[in-house]
Amino acid sequence: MVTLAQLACFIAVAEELHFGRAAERLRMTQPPLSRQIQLLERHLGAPLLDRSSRSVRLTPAGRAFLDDARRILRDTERATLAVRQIGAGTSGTLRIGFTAGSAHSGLQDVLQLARAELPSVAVDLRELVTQKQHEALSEGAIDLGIARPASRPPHLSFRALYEEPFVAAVPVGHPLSSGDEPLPLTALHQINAVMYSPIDSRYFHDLLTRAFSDLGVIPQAVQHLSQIHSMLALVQAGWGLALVPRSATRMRFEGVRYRPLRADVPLKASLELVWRSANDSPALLRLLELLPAPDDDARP
Amino acid sequence: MVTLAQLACFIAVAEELHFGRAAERLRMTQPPLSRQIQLLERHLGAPLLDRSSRSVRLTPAGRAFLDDARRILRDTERATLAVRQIGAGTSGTLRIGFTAGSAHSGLQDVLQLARAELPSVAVDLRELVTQKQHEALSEGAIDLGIARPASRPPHLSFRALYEEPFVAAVPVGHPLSSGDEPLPLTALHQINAVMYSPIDSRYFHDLLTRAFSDLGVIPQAVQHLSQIHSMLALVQAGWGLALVPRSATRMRFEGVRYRPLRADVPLKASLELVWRSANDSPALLRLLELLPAPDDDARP
DNA sequence: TTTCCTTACGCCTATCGTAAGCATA
DNA sequence: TATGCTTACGATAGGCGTAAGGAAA
Repeated sequence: MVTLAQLACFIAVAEELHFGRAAERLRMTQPPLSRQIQLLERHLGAPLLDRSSRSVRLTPAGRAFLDDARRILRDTERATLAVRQIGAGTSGTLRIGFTAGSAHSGLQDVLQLARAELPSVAVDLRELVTQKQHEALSEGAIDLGIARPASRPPHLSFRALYEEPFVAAVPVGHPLSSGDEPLPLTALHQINAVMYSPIDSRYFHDLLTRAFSDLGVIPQAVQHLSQIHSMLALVQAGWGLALVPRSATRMRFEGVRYRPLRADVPLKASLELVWRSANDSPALLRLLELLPAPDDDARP
Repeated sequence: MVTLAQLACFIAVAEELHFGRAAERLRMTQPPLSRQIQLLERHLGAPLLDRSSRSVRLTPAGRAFLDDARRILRDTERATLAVRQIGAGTSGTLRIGFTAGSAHSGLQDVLQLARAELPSVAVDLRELVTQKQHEALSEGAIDLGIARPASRPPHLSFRALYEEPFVAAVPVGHPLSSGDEPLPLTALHQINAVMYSPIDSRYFHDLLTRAFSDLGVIPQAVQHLSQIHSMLALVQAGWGLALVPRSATRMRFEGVRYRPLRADVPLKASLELVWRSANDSPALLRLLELLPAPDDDARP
């Protein structure tokens, strides 16, 4: 079989048109170089070089083969580099699932890091609720999920990503819309509130329901929704107030005021990273290495 | 350095996903195959296969590299074949010079043979008088000439290609246009004749001049031309008769009759192949091998 | 006579095959 | 226990380097 080393030998001789100089370039002596060229010619079944003891010239076949040999070697070089990069996790594709709410917080951190540290990694994003992310991970449809805490099947791995408090979104003019001090949760007793769907936003629903019942607070649920921006639209229309993760305050709604809750309110919205434990994607492993521990609520 | 053999090993394992079957396909035993894969992975700096003792799967890097490896091997295969064909003279390009007159005879034989036996060889044709062909051959501008006999510089090689007698082209109504018996050359004594240019058709000019003077025949030259079809046009117009190579009878001119010359007339128009002795074009050498010895005047 | 490609030959590295090792279902 | 990849090891083939050969200017 023809070898890549033989191609390199031929290219050197074809470019130098001199066995001695070509051998020097290849860090070897002339005789083995001659032999390699002879072997190559025998393998190919045609002479590539016309060599009298005083000159070396390319045959027509050699001219044609030179281009091919150069391309083959370049291609091999390129493929080697590509594999090295993919293996190092600095190249390839990363499919990331995220919940709608994480678009304001955790997802941005992950994307920023990926773009900064793994610029050659292509990122595929798809918005999925937590349960759908778990399914997609199990099927290998995505590599990484940014999801709310939920059940923890053993074949998936988890890591805390982000935690933030809730704030109250209050329509301007509402009795609770005035005042600057943080609100206690008890302020919501008997108050009209837009709540989370127990099905599509089960995590938030359960979280708030538990917190309210622990304190004996009973808000008046006027609607159950799953998308935060829809809830804020209802708040804006004056239906009532809503409790949303603080990062949602990045959405500015005319006529909606955000008020922080008192520090003793035990409500935290968490995001976590989820991946299939058996996933060997170098890009995923590299990203997980790079992602720092969650820095709590250092941001708005 | 990565070797093509290693690429072949990897492709086999990647396709079989089983070292044993892959080794069988490669006509070798498993252990060296395992070792080659290990070496390849070390060279590349990244694992290509994820193998537990019960299953073999491709890593992301392996998936990407598989395509590259396949392409590199295919490319090498293709280049090998191409070089073999060029070396065998069954591919490549052949630049052929020819004299206008040879278009009716020798050139057609050469082209027919090339098309039949060397279908992958591209043929470049250019019409050149004999002297220009010699120059073009010396400069390497053409590979093969189809020319009239002339000087024989030592760096050019020659071979007789075709030989044919002359015929007389006579305008209908001319005294010599009637009768079926071959004409003797003496019939042209004192007769109006269209002759060949001593410059551009030196070969024909010298040939006829010598034949006439040997017999003491003196035709009346009414014009000197170099292109046979121009001479026939003058014959058609009644200026006189002309002696043309028999293959020119393939040109049918209304009002022109061709009469053969007597067999004892020592007039033969020759064509020869000319090439640069140092030309190593396999296509040329192959064509020269294939071209039979001239078969004299077996054709019209 | 010099240049420079080729042939000859000994050494050594690398691959192969056989055999044993070892993990997993 | 059987399957199947890996490690160990001896034999061999092929490549490299040194030295000698041979053709051309």
